[in-house]
Amino acid sequence: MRTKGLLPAQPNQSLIKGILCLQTMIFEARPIGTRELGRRLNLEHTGVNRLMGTLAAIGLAEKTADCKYQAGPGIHILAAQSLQSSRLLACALPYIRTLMDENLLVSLGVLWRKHVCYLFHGDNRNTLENGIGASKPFLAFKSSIGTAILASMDRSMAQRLMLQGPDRLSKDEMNLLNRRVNDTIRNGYSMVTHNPASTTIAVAIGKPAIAGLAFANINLLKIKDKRGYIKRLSGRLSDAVHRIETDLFGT
Amino acid sequence: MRTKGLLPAQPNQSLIKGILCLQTMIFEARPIGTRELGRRLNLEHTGVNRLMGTLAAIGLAEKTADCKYQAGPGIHILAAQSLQSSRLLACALPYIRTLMDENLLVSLGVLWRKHVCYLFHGDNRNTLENGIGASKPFLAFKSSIGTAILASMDRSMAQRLMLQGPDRLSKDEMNLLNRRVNDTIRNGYSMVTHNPASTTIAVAIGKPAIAGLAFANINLLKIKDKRGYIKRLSGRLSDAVHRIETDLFGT
DNA sequence: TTCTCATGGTGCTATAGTAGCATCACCATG
DNA sequence: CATGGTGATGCTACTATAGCACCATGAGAA
Repeated sequence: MRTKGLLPAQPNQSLIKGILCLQTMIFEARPIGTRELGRRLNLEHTGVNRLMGTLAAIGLAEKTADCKYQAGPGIHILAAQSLQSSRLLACALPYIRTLMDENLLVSLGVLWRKHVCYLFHGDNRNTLENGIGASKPFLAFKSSIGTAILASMDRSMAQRLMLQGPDRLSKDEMNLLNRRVNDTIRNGYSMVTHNPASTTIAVAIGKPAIAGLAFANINLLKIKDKRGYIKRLSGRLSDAVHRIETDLFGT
Repeated sequence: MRTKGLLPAQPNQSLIKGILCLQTMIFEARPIGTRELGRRLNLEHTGVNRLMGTLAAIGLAEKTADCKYQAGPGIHILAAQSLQSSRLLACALPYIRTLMDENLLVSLGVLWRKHVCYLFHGDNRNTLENGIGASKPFLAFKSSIGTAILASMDRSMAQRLMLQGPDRLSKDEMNLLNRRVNDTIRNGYSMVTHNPASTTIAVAIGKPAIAGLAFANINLLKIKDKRGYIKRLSGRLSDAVHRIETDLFGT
């Protein structure tokens, strides 16, 4: 299986920039103007205007009354096609259903640039379908899923990813992430404690990782044997991850 | 809300072609070579080779051992982002769950070129999550969802769509579709009888339609009051569609 | 075994498409 | 009213791209 990175002869810059504009617009989840998008991505605004206009012409974007761009009707087609091609959500959902018997939030997410985007985020207080597409992107370096995925990447590549661009991580942030990545590699799962009552653990799916599966909102304050509890939960995650991998990759 | 079609000054042809290549590769659901893709889309193969190489470089495609291209790891990101942006599946699933009490197959699909691509296809013999991404594309002119969506389109645009390219509809096929479209406009739902034991009805979602919701595999042989039954089912579909539209568009 | 044909991929270079500057119309704010 | 920001376009220099020619490889047929 081939990882991304190697450029062909004559890579097509318009396509690279166009897809970046599309994904950034989707990520923002609000109408966004071409100059803002251009500043955001460090692209010249005229070019962005043409790319967004082109995306609008093919239906993936649409213009709002105030001439900003948001996702257009073609996004539903893209969702249908990519969802079926990916198969990740379809494979993972049955295991997510069983994991929800822990009475914890379960999350399935992927890493896009410096954020985790969620395919699923829900618990058994709601029906399974309410968890689909239910969570907004979250900073990867603060996320257990993000940390798990980054920990599975080549170290220098992960470093480069988090340190490039205007939204690069600060020194402190990078040090925090590095510690968590080291722990993740040692433990086989990542752990982020947002506050004493809210801890998240995650396991990466795939090698190289394509996604992460997490238990979220774990309240350790109520748990006597914290280590044993975390060990059990991470074991369940790893088990589910192995099954998902088998379903996806047939290994 | 803006529909697609109007080209900006300087539309970007590389982006248009690149996304077409991406979507066609995904649609094929198998590794595909650049020359085949070029013939398929009537594009020069060198350009396709560069576009596919570029898509591979950004992770949306990957090369197989025999140098063909299939979806790459970036597809999961695209799925997560487009699923959340689209919101269609998330909005529709609760209503799909209730519709499944008819003990019929329920389908949610979108129109891509001349095919319907499915977000959902399942019944209550399986869990809801087994229906996600569960069905392959199907020829739109033979599909009730396709017919419903086409019936909601401007007539000349639908005509042009189905009559262009090497896979254009035959005269007979076009006549059949036109009859069904006329019936759909009159009835408010589309109906396709695949065989006496298998009828599908569908209602378009949105105006202009972004998708269609269907009951499939209806066995009319067992039904005394066929007209009443279809009227009731289509009423349930329309009801669900209105609710989905309200959730999606706030109308 | 050899030959033929189809494949994916690249170099080269002409050129068409694109990038970016300048400009415009419009809107919001002070 | 002036100012500044916006999205969009025209123009044109220029460069990224398109397409031809070629290569290496593999599969199938004779």
